[in-house]
Amino acid sequence: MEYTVKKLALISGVSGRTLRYYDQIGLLKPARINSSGYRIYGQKEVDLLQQILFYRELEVNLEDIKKIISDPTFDQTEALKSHYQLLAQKRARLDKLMATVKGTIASIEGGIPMQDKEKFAAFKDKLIEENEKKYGEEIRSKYGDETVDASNAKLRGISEGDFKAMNDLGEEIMVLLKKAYEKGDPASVSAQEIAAKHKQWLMYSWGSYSKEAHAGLAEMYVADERFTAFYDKVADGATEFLRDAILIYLGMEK
Amino acid sequence: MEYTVKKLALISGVSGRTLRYYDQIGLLKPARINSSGYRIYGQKEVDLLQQILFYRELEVNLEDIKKIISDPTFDQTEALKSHYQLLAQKRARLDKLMATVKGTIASIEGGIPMQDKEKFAAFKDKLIEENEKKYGEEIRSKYGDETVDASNAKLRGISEGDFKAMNDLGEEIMVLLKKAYEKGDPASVSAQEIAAKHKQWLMYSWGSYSKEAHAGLAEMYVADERFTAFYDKVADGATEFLRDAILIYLGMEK
DNA sequence: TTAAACCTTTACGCTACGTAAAGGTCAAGG
DNA sequence: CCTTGACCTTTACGTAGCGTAAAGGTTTAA
Repeated sequence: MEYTVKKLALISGVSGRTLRYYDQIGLLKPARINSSGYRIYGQKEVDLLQQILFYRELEVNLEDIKKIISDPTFDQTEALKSHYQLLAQKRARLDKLMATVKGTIASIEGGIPMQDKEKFAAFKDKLIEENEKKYGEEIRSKYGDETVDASNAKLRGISEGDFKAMNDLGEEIMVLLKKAYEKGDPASVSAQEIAAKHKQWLMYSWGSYSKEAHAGLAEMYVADERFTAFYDKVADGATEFLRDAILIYLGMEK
Repeated sequence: MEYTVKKLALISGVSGRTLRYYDQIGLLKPARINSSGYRIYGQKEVDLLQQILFYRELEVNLEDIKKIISDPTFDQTEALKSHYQLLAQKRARLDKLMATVKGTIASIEGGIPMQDKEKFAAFKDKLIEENEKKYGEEIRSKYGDETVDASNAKLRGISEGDFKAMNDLGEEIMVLLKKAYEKGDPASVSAQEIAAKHKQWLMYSWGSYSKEAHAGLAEMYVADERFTAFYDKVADGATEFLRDAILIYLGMEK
């Protein structure tokens, strides 16, 4: 059986445009072109298309599908496994999104307008959740459960005004850090101001404060690439600069 | 506090391009433009951006976010609820994809090359699963469990050769249906040929065949929009045409 | 004063097609 | 034989949400 574009489209369920596109990008070439320039597909192409659609269903992008079906030495298992990981991540993310949406709906239906308490609470939950997700495990193992739980508990109990103030302070620190970093001296007045503000900022979420803990956190900032990535958004090396400023501020320079 | 593009980008984590884009589409306009044409944002804009990013996290598209935040009378709850449905669907789909991927990996690691048995089995499972999902519930309630289970069992036990033959036959029916439909007469030879082939096709998956069941199925094709959508791919009205042809074939025209 | 680091607008690129537009081909009916 | 209509072709613009130059003006600190 031979198929023109329309016929193949009919039995496969994809559009004619899709078939021409797949031809164009070299994903599925017709068996031959007839004298009038028509694309003619054979049984082999029908089978190939089925394979392609199988992977497409799995949300593999066309470029990868091309590799998978064209290169038989390509490690399909590995590709599928990493693809599975991707799907799992997507699902985990969806789960969280759904929870947040549900919470938001509930808060609205509770008669409390977005803007206010519940939205704020949703944000807090999200914040805690993200903190927990990003840093929880490692911090727990390195610094003990109490620290983390205490931080979360404090965060949960925080007032809306404080929350906003804390956020603003966090923003301010980022901006100031940029300016101070450009001067290059962690002992400078501006850098020491940042360290002070950073302590203030920490106080919002920390149950108890100690110089040692502050210094330890500063060291962790540098050691943990996720913190580094965050503060280095300001500039490369800003994380180390912040650590140095804090250590000097605490009188704990090495 | 006032922010230029770069500063707002820094504290919010989005790119400068994103902010300019949001300005461009009217999602987030700066508080003012200074004498040099620079965008200047204030605290209000920072708050708005936070809201925007909140919804963006939920995978709401920017157009909808615009509606949500710009029109306070807009029914946010409804929007969020339908959005929740969307997310739920996505997740259900992901679950199935993951199962299929896992199965495919297992089949490959079992040493059986794709192309062959296991891929074929995966396809069959998928087919059964899809049938079950699409029509299972309704068919079960309307026509009883045995019919469905028998169909699935038969499908599971089908041989590879038969499976291919069945698929080919299904394709052929679609193509023939198109041609016959264009002639417009369900009593025509070509239409009756289709009815015969349709019976043949059914026999592949049905445990037992009866005219009544065949006629009932034909009626269901028309009654159920999912079947209608499938056969109407050929042409509008093709489903009814198919039913009429089958009824005539069975000698059961009303 | 000069370089670096910002800022601006314009515009093309990305995915996987949908959707015309402009024109050639083919089978069926009159 | 001719027409009609359904098919076929290529070209090309549009979609969402930006990334990424390019080309040029502004501000800031040394």
